[in-house]
Amino acid sequence: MDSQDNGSRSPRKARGRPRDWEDKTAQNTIKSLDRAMEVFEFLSERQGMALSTISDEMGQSPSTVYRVLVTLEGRGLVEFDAEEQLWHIGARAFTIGARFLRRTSLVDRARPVMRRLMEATGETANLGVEKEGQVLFLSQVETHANIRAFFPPGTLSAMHASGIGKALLAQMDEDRLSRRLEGGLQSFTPRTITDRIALQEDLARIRARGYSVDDEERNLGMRCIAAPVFDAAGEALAGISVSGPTSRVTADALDRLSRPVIEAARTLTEAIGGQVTRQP
Amino acid sequence: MDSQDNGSRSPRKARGRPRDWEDKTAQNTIKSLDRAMEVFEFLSERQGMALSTISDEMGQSPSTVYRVLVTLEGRGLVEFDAEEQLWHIGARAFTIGARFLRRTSLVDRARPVMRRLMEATGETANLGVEKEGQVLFLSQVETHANIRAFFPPGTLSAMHASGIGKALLAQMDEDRLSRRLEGGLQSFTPRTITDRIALQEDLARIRARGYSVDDEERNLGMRCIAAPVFDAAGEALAGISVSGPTSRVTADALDRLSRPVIEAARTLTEAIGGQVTRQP
DNA sequence: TTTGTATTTTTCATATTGTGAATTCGGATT
DNA sequence: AATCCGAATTCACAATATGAAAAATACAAA
Repeated sequence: MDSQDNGSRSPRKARGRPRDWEDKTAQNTIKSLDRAMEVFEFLSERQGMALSTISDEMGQSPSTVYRVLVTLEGRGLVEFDAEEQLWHIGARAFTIGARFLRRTSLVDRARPVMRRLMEATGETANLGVEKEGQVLFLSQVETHANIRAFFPPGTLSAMHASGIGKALLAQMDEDRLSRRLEGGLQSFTPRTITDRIALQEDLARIRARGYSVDDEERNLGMRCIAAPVFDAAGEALAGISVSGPTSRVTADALDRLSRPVIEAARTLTEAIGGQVTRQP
Repeated sequence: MDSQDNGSRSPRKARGRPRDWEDKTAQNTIKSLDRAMEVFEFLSERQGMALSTISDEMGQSPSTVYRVLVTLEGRGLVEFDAEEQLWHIGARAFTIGARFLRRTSLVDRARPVMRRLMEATGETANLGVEKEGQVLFLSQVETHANIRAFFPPGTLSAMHASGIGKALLAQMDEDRLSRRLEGGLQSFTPRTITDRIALQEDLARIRARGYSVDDEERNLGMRCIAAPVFDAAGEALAGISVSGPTSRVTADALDRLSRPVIEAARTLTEAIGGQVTRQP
């Protein structure tokens, strides 16, 4: 009877000291637990390790590492392959970790990242995914500037003439790419890339430098810089971008603007539990 | 010289004391770590809990729970929603847990097969294995349809009430089957098979036609068609399935849908170097 | 077979460090 | 303003995590 009020009293806003101070006195962490989690993380990075390998490379005593592993094994977070005498991440770790997704909506996670991106660059930040061969804009954070690129959420746009679209195309293998492009490349402005070869050269450049540029290819007077966001399987599932008038998004500004975009994409990738596996 | 020999010396069979005694002296676990992991698991079960809720329901002191959470937060295993002052499972827990899948290349190999299966049938494709007497869903490729069966990866489900589960059960010999079923057959819907004899008849039918059908046995309104995937030793180690609403997955559609499922299972079996040896 | 070597478990003495009661703190409620 | 509530912190104490070393085991070599 000390429990059934789970949420019924609806503590929408919590009382108590707010923990926004970030880290100030991060001295109230549990050291042994932290070290144990270090082992856990380390094991996840290179699975199938022997006890001695782990303890050697982590500089910890075998005894300690052993006890950590046995303890985690007891909860299924770690598994021991009795045949090969090697340690692995356990199935329960997968089950527990997967519950993270129940709460994670890409759009929610992206909002703070996009706000920071907008503040860092001063330009409107956008988030988009692929939807039936087109780019669907999901969300945006508008710049404070008076002249601004406006791209209402819900808009659909051709992939080959969009920063986010090209960032996503650049991550596709030859097979999927071909299917996306078999409808031909519609022209929107004089600068739209309509030639398949030219597009593939651009995609190669995008892969090499890590970001794409829409240089008035969809709307005259508007440039856009985008980078891909990856899911857990290492597939590009979204793109994040900044867009603005050519007057501010100049060739000189590319370097200054692209860095925060790439950084934002990386941050968002981490925030949704994604990782970059392939580098095509 | 303490690192680069990772596996090169090929200790196929390890030395040292073999740990097959199972648990005998399970007293060399770390108590505080075990308690901390208990908090971690508990949080994953009901996300979005306040500190006091956790400590109350677990019967632990708030201080301890707090420190555990802060420590795990430091590694991203747990997240704190500053707005609502609630604790959640973190992105890194997901990332680490997802690495469980890397242990075999099964998931990687399965992805293209599943994508093709989804496109051929129009329904969500799933991959699952047996884990401790239950079906663990590893991966899925979602359909584009608006009404879709949603079965998040990481979910555990009873074998006798799952398409993949029954496909795996159908490949077991009498001995293993008995052990799996000695816990009884829990009922989930009016259509769940709860009678041992009826189940064995269904398993015989599954073996005969090569695929299993979950006909609203776990969730009303949802049907599922599955087939087994075999490893090199000819043992069924996974199942591949499509699942969808009863409105689309009708009795008439069974033939049209089962063919691609069987084909996908065969393709995946080949892709992982497996083969079908026994036909029990 | 016997001996040697590598690796994993266990033991044990030690002090590091995790623990909960009590306190402080800051917002929410009145 | 005053009061209440739950989150964050402190502190004194002993529970318990720790690593060195020894034991146990399997494989390799002699």
